[in-house]
Amino acid sequence: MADGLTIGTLAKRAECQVETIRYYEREGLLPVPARSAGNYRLYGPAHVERLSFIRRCRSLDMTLDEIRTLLNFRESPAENCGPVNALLDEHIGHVAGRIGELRRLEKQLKDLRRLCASAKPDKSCEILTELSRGEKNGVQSALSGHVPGSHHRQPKRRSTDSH
Amino acid sequence: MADGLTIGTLAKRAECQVETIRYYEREGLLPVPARSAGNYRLYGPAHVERLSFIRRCRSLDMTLDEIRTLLNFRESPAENCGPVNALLDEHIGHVAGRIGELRRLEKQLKDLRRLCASAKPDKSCEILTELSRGEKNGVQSALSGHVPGSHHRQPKRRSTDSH
DNA sequence: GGGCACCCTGTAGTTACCTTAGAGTCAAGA
DNA sequence: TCTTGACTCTAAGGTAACTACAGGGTGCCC
Repeated sequence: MADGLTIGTLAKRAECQVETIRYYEREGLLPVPARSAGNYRLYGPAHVERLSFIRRCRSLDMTLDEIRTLLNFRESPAENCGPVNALLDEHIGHVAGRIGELRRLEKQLKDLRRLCASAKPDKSCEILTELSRGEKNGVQSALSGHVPGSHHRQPKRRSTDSH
Repeated sequence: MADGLTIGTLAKRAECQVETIRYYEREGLLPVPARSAGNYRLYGPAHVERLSFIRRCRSLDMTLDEIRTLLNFRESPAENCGPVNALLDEHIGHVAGRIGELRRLEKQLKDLRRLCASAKPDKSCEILTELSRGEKNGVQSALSGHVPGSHHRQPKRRSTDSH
C-alpha cells in the first residue's frame, strides 16, 4: 500500500467508528477519498483534520446540519465570523433550554416517587394511581412538546472487541 | 354510530395525535379496539384511561419499554410495589445524569463562545480554529458516549391545522 | 348529491448512526 | 504456497418514537 491512511487508522486518529466515517462520506460531510489498488479508501492529513473537527462539534451535541454550516464557513470565509457566533449562541440556547426542561422533569419524578416511600402492597401503590389520573392537578407535563433522550443508546460492542 | 369514541375523539381526550394511537396499537401498548360497521375503531373509557397513563409516562420521558413494564405491574399486581419504585428510581437516575452532562456541555460551549466576543474578520475566528484542534488540551468531550437531543423535533403542522 | 371532515391501510421518512451478511484484500506465519 | 486472521468492501436493515403522505372509504349536513 503506497501511502495514505486506511479507514481503520483514520477512525483511531479521530476516535470514531469506521462505519461512522463511511456514513459521513455518504452524507457529504467528508470528501470522497482516493482508493488503493484493492479498492480501499485512502486518507490524508486533511481528512484527519476535517473529521476531528466534525467529531469535536458532535461531542458538543451539534447536529450534522449545524456542522455542515460551520464547514461551509470554513471553506468560504466571509468578512466576519458573526454567523459563527450566531450559530453557537443558538446552540447554547438549545442546551440551556433543555437543561431547564429536564430539571422540571426531575422535580416531577421526585414528587411522584415520594408518594411511595417503601414497598407497600402493590394494589395501593400511589404511584400507579397517580400516573393513571387524567386530571389537571396531578403530575403535569414539564415539557414543551416532547423532549427526547434521557436514555442513551449504549453501542453494542463487536464480537472482535470483547472476544 | 352506536357507541364508543372514534379515534379522533380519543386523541383529543388524551391530548395526542391520531397516528400515535395507531402506533401504540401496533406496538401492543393499546389493545385492539372494536370496529364500527364502517370499520372505524371504537374506544371506551378503559382506553381513555390507559392511553392517558401512557401519555403521562411519556411526558415524564419514560421509554415505551418502561411504560410496558409499568402496565404489566398494573395488570398483574404482585405483593408489593418495590419494582415500581425501582423503575422510577432508575429513571430519575437517568434524568439526573443527563442534566449533569448537559451542564458540562453548556460550560464548554460558553468557553468556546468567549473566544470570539465580537464579529471579527472571519479568517481569524478563534472558534473555528479551536474546533479544528485535535489536541487533548482543547475543548473536551463532556459526554460519556454520545448524548442525543438538545434539539427538539418540532412536528410540522398539517395544512388542515393552520390553513 | 356535493362537499367536507374524518377515518382506513400501508409505506416511507426522521436522526445519527449501529449491525449484519457475504465477499474481497493484505500481510505474516508454517 | 497455503492458510490464517485482521482488515476492508457494499448493500441492506435496524434503532426510538413517532410523523407524513398517498390513495382511498365513511358519515353527515345542506
